[in-house]
Amino acid sequence: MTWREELREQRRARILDAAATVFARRGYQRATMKEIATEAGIAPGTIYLYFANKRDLLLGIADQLITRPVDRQLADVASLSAEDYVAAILRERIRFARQNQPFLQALVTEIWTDQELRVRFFSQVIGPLLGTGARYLQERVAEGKLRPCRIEVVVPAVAGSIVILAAMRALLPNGVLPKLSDDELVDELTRLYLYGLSTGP
Amino acid sequence: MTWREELREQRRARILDAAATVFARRGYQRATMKEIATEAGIAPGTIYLYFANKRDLLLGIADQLITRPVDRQLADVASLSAEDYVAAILRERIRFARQNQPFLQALVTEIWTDQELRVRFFSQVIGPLLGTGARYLQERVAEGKLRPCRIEVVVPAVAGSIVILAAMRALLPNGVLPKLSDDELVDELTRLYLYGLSTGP
Amino acid sequence: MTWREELREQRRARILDAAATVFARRGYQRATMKEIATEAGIAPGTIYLYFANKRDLLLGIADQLITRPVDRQLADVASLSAEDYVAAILRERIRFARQNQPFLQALVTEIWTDQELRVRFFSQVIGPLLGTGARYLQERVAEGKLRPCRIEVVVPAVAGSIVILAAMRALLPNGVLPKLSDDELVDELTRLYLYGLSTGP
Amino acid sequence: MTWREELREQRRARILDAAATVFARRGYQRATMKEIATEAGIAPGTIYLYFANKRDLLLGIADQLITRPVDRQLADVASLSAEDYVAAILRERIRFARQNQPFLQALVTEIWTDQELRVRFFSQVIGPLLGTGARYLQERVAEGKLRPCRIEVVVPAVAGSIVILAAMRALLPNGVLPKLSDDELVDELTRLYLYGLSTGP
DNA sequence: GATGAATGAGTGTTCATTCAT
DNA sequence: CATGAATGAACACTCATTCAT
Repeated sequence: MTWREELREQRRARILDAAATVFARRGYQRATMKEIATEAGIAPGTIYLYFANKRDLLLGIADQLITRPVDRQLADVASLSAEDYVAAILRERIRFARQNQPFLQALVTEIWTDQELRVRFFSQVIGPLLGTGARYLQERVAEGKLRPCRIEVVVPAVAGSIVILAAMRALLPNGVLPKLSDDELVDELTRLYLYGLSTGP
Repeated sequence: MTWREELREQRRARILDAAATVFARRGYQRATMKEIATEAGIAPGTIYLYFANKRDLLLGIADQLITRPVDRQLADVASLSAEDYVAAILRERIRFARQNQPFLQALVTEIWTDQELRVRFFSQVIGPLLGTGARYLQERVAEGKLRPCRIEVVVPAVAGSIVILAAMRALLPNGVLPKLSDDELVDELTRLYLYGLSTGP
Repeated sequence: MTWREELREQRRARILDAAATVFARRGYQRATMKEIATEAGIAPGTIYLYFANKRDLLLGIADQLITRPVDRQLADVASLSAEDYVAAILRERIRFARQNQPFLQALVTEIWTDQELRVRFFSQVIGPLLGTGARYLQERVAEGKLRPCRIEVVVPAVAGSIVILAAMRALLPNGVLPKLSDDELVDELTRLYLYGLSTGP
Repeated sequence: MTWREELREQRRARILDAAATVFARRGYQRATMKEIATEAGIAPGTIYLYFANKRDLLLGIADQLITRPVDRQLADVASLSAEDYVAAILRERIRFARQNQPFLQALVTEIWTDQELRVRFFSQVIGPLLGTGARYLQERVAEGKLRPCRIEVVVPAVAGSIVILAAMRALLPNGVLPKLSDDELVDELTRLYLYGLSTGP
C-alpha cells in the first residue's frame, strides 16, 4: 500500500470510529454529521470524501465487524475437555462483544428498521458466529462428547444469553447488577449449559 | 370512572395502539405523527389532546407493558414437576413476547439511547420478569428441586435465550430459520436448562 | 368548487406568482425557497403543502402558460385584410409576451438544461403558438392572399423577431433602445413581413 | 510575447474551452469546477491560477466572443446585388452561431440574471453584430438599393429570426424539425426579408 | 507552478407542534 | 372537543475556494 493510500485508510478508520461512538451515544437517527465530524476532529464536508452518505457510515461500521479470526482461534482448542471447550467459546464471545461494543451498539438501533443493514449484519456477524458455534457443537456431538440436541435452538439460546448479559452490563447504571468477573460469569454459564439446573444425576 | 373519562381512556388506548404499530413498523424516529394519526383514524392535532408530545407516546407504550398477569398464572403451577414448571415459565414468556410484539418492538429502537425510557422499561417490564423468575428459581432451589446456582446469571441467561429466539423469528425473512412449533421450542429449552448438554450422568 | 378548494387554489396561485417573480429575478438555481416564501408572505414549509419540490414550482409555472385562448381570438379576424391580419397576430403575440413576462422569464434560464421542462414548454407554449401561426399562414396562402413559402422557416422567423425584441426590451437598461410604441412596432414589422425591404415593384 | 506568456495563454484558452463545454452541457450553475477541471485535464486548484473564480470563467467566455472578423468579411461584398448581399449577411451570422455554439450556449443561462455579464455580452457581441447590420442597411438605403425603414426594428428582427431558428435546432430533438440545408434556409429568409409575404407587386 | 484534500457556508426538504376555525 | 393548515427549526449534503505539500 502506498503512503497515500495508508493515510487515506487511517482517516477512514478514524471517521468510522467517530461515527460508531456518536451512533452508540445518540442512536443513528439522532446523530448528526456535524457531531460525527467534531468527534473525528474534521469538518463535516470531509466525511463525504470517504463515505457517500450517512447511511454508508452505518454500513461501513457493519462491514468492520466481519468475524474472521474466530475460527482460527477456536481451532486451537479442539482437543480440550468439554468444560474447557465451552468456556473457551463463551470467553471468546464475551471478548468480541466487549471489544466491538461501540460498533455493535451503533448498529443496534437501526437493525430493526433497515432491511439491508439487517441482512449485512446477519450474514457478516451473526451468521458466522452462529455458524462456528453450530459446527463445533455438531462435531462434539458426533464425537460423543456432547449429547444430541436441536442445534438451531441451542446455539442461538447460548448466544442470546451472552448478548443479553452484555447488553444489561452496557445499559444499566452501575450498581444495579451485582459485579461479576468474566471468569465467574463463564464458569456459571459453562455449568448451566453443560449440566443444566436439575439436581444431579 | 365517569362516562366522559371512559371515552377518553378508550381514545387514548386507541392512539397508543396505533403508535405502537407505526413505531414497530418504522422505528420511533422514522414514524411521523401524521402516520400515527392516520393509523388511529384521527387528525394529527388530536393526538396532542391526549399526549404531550411524540416521546410521551413512547413512554406511554412502556407504561402499557406492566407485567401484572404473570405472577398470578405462575402461582397456579407451583406444585408441578421441575420439567413442567420450567416449561410453564418458558411458555408464559413466549406468550407475553408474542402478545405484546408491536409494543416491545416499538420500544426496542429507543431503549439504547433514551435513559428515561430504559429505566421505565427495566423497572416495569424487565425487572418484574426477572424478579418473578428469580423468586421462583430461589424457592425451587430451597425446596431441593433445582441445584444451587448464581441466580443473577442464570435468570438473565434464560430470558436472553427467549428474547434472541423471538427477535430472530421476528426479524429474519421466513425460511431462513427452520420452522419449529412453540412446544418443540419449549421442550428443547427445558431439556437444555434442566439437564445441559453433557452426555448422561 | 367548494370554499375550501377555492382558498387552496388562490394560495397555490399566490405561491406560483411569487416563484415566478423570484425565478425571474434570480434565475431558477439561485432562487431559494426561503426567498420565494418571503415573497409570497408565508413560511418556507408551507410551499411544500402545495408543491412537491422546487422543480415542481417550475413545472407549475410552465403549466400556467398554456396558450388556449389564442385560437379563439384570432378566429374573429379571419376576414381582415392581409395588413390588418398580420398586425393582429403580432399584436396578440406581444400582448401574450408582456402579460406573462415574469412567467416566461422564470422558465428561460432552465429551458436550456432541463429536458422535461423544455419538452413541456415546447408542447404547451411554443408548439401551439407556432401551430396557430402556421395554420393561418397556410389558409391565407391557399386563399391566395399571401404568397407560397416555407412555413417551417417563416413562422419561427416571425416569432423569433418578437421574442428577441421583447427580450431586449426586458433586459436592456432603459434608454439604450429607442422608445417605440407597440403600434409603431407592429406597423414596422407588418410592413417588413408583408413587403420586405426591397425597393418597390 | 515571451515563451512563458504564450504557454500561459494556451493553458488559459484550454480552460476556457473546457468551461464553455461544461457550461453548455450543464448550465452555469450546475457545472462544477471539478468537472471543468476534468474536462481540461487538470486539477481543480489549477483553474484558480488562471481565473479568479467561477464567474470569471463566464466573463472570460463572453470576452472570447468579440465579433471582429465580421466587418472585414462583409466589406468584400459591398458591391453585390441586394439578394446576394442579404444572403451573405445571413450566412455569416449562421456561421458565427455554429462556430461559437458552446460559447453562446454557455452564456445564455446566465445572461438573464447577471447584469454585468449581460452588459458585456451586449457590448461585445450583440451590439457589434447589430451595429454592422445597421450600418450596412443604412448605406444600402442611402444608395437606394433598399427601401427606408426603422432600422432599430428591422435589424433586431432579422437577427432574432436567426437566433430562434438556431436555438430550435440546438434544443429540439432530431426529427421534430424538418431538415433544411443552410442554403435553403438562407434562400427562404432572403426572400422573406427582401420581398415579404404579400402576393406579387 | 500544480495539486487535490480539506473546508464550511448555504439550501432543499421534513415533520413535530401549534392554534384559528 | 376535533381539526388540519401553517409554522420554522433542524439536518444531510454540495461544491466553490483555499493552501500545505
